Amino acid sequence: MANREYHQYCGLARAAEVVGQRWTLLILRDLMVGPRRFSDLAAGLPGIPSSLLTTRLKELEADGLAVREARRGADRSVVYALTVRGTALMPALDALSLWGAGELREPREGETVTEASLVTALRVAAGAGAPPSRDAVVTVHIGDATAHVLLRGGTVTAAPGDHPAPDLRLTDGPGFRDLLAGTLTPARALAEGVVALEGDPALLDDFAAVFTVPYADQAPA
Amino acid sequence: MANREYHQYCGLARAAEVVGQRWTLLILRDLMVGPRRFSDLAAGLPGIPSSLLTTRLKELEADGLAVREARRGADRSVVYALTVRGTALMPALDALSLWGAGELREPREGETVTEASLVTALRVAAGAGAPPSRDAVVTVHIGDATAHVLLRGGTVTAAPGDHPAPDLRLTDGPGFRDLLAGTLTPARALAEGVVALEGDPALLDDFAAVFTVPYADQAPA
DNA sequence: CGGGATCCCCCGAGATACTG
DNA sequence: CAGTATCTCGGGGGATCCCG
Repeated sequence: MANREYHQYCGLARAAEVVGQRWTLLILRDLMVGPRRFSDLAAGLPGIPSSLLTTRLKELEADGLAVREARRGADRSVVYALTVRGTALMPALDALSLWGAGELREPREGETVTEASLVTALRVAAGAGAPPSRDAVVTVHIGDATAHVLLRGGTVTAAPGDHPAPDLRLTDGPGFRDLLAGTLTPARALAEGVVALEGDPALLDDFAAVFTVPYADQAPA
Repeated sequence: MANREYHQYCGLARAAEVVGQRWTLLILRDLMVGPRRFSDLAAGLPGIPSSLLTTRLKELEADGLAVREARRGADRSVVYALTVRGTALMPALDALSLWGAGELREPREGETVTEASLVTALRVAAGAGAPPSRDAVVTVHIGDATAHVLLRGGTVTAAPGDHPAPDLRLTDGPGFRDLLAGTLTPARALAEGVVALEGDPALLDDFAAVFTVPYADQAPA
């Protein structure tokens, strides 16, 4: 990997030179949620050496995908934000996320869910499911991560963090993934304690209809 | 890179563990065109160590994305082919290709165009442009690479290699990329010798309308 | 000749410590 | 908070060799 280049005049090769670098795809995922500070990124990427995060951010800046902004005023902090060009990668990241979501079975030993990954998962799952039939605010808590989704006027918006007045509050348990895959009906999920729920139980059916990511069945060829 | 894992329960992280490995994205690109032999892949990936190609193919097989098939009969050869799961990555690869195509300016020193990259570029460019308004067969020659596209019934099919009876035969020159970006009109491209053409010149307008990939203008933020 | 395996060298990545 | 510095280790580049 003397240089990261492939010496091919090819769009995919150009993209590979960016997203093929270790950690870069996850850094982009986190920045897609919104501008982030260095320490925010480091916290959302457990295991990344700080020196490598520095290197990657400089590369993204050099490639025109992100900008470093030193904020003046009340909070004197440094934030990294995506450029238009960086944001243009979102459809590709979503397509990769959707494919990868099909690979998810039981979590591996020691795996965590971060806030950015939860927001991304909800956004992608909403794109794959049916449009919402009614308005609602739903918060989702998985592990330490919290996000909320706004179902409004047939569109879905996923955002990080909590919401002050959700119509439904979901907390995960083992098998939450089965709910999104449709393997587990909302009624059974409730009965078996797969999800802890606060709010209108009928909303859980709507949630399951809007957010869906089936398992990939690995039939060969 | 002790292990390629990210220890995150996240679809994008799963995808990154596959496409984040060096050369894997380009190997997948080549296999998307169709089953390929080891030597075909090596020829289409200039610079890849054969040992690494072996490793990557084994990983793709272990991950269920590709299968190794020892052909019996007339041609006793080994071919690698994508599984259903591997083929399911095509939308993601196309989205990445489309983004990366916007990055392409003048070729860098020593860059080549391979057959698989040309077929991919044409397929992706067709998806971004207008549907064809009439039937035709067009062959495109860029460097050593040759591909042809079938415009039939409003759909476009890109395939590797030549075609015995094309309605139009295009050979590249510097600035061919400008034609796809719309920077250069077909008429001017012809007049300035950007493309060498055999066949009906009117077809060049249709070609330019169907296959289009604009440059990314790098306006910040 | 196709389809790899083996070897050495070096750089990128992980880990930890430290600083403006 | 936002990085830099240093060390170590393993993966990738490159060449060569092997086997049916």
